[in-house]
Amino acid sequence: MPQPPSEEDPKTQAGEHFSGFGRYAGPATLILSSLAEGPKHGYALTKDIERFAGVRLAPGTLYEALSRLERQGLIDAMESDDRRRPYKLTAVGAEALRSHLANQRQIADVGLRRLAGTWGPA
Amino acid sequence: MPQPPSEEDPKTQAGEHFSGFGRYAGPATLILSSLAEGPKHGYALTKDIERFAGVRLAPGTLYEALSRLERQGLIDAMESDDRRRPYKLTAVGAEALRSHLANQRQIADVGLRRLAGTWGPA
DNA sequence: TGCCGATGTATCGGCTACCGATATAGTGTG
DNA sequence: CACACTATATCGGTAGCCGATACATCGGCA
Repeated sequence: MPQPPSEEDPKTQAGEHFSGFGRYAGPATLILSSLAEGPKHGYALTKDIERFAGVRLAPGTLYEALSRLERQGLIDAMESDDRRRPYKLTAVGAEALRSHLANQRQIADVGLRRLAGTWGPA
Repeated sequence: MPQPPSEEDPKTQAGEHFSGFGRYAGPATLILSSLAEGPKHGYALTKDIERFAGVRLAPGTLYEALSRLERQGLIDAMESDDRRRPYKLTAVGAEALRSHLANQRQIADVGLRRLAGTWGPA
C-alpha cells in the first residue's frame, strides 16, 4: 500500500524563506511541536525539526530554549543511563502548544486569504 | 442572515496564550498580513492586528519593525498631506509573506496533528 | 473656552532570546 | 588510529522586542 497521507512532507519545504522576518518563528514552537510526537533528546530534536520545518537550530538556541521551557514547566527532563538527555512534553506544555498553534494557524489563514484577495491567486 | 464565514473572527481569539514562547510570532508577520488587505498607517495597523490576531503591538515594536521592513524592501511608504504615514506591501513583500505563511501553516498543521495523536483529541 | 480622551508618530533604554563559535567527549567505522 | 558523527554545554555578540515617554492633532462635550 502506498502509505497514504504520510506525516511530514519534505518536498513542501520553503528552500529560501527570505529571512527578512524577525527571528523567523521562535524555536520554542518548533521544539514543542517536535516533542508532541513523543520524547526526544536535544540532538534528535535538531534532526527532526530540520526535517519537518526546514530549520536548523544552532546548539546555543536549542539548549537554552530547552532549559527555558523546562523552567516554565512546559517540558520535563527524563533521566537516562547513556549520555542522552530526553525531554517530554507536559500536560501544560501540550495545552499551551495547542492554543498557540491554533492562533498561529488562524493568523496564517487570514494572511493568505488577504493575499489571495488583493494580490491575485497566482 | 447570519453572515456566513465573515473574514476575521474576534470570538476565536486565545485570550491567554500563556506567553511562555520565545517572542510569540514576530511583529513582521502580523504587519505584513495586515498590509496584505491594503495600505494602512501605523496606528491603523495596531488596531487591525489587535482585532484579527489578538495581539497589541507596543509603539516601539511597531515603528521599528516598519522602518526595518521598508529598509528590506518588503513595504513602501506613501506620502500624504495629513499626519498619517501609510505603508503598502511591495511585490517582494507579498511573495515573502506568502512563502513564510505557507511554512508557518505547515508547521502548525504538523504540530496539531502530532498533538492529536499522542495527546488525545480532547 | 477649556479639558480630555482618542488618534498618531517617534525615540530611548533595558532585557533577553537568538545565534555562531567553541569546547569536550563518546561512538562507530574504514 | 584517524575521522566523521553523535551529543551536550557555555560564552559573547547582536538585535529584535517592549515599556515608557514625549509630543502633536483632533473631536466632543460641559
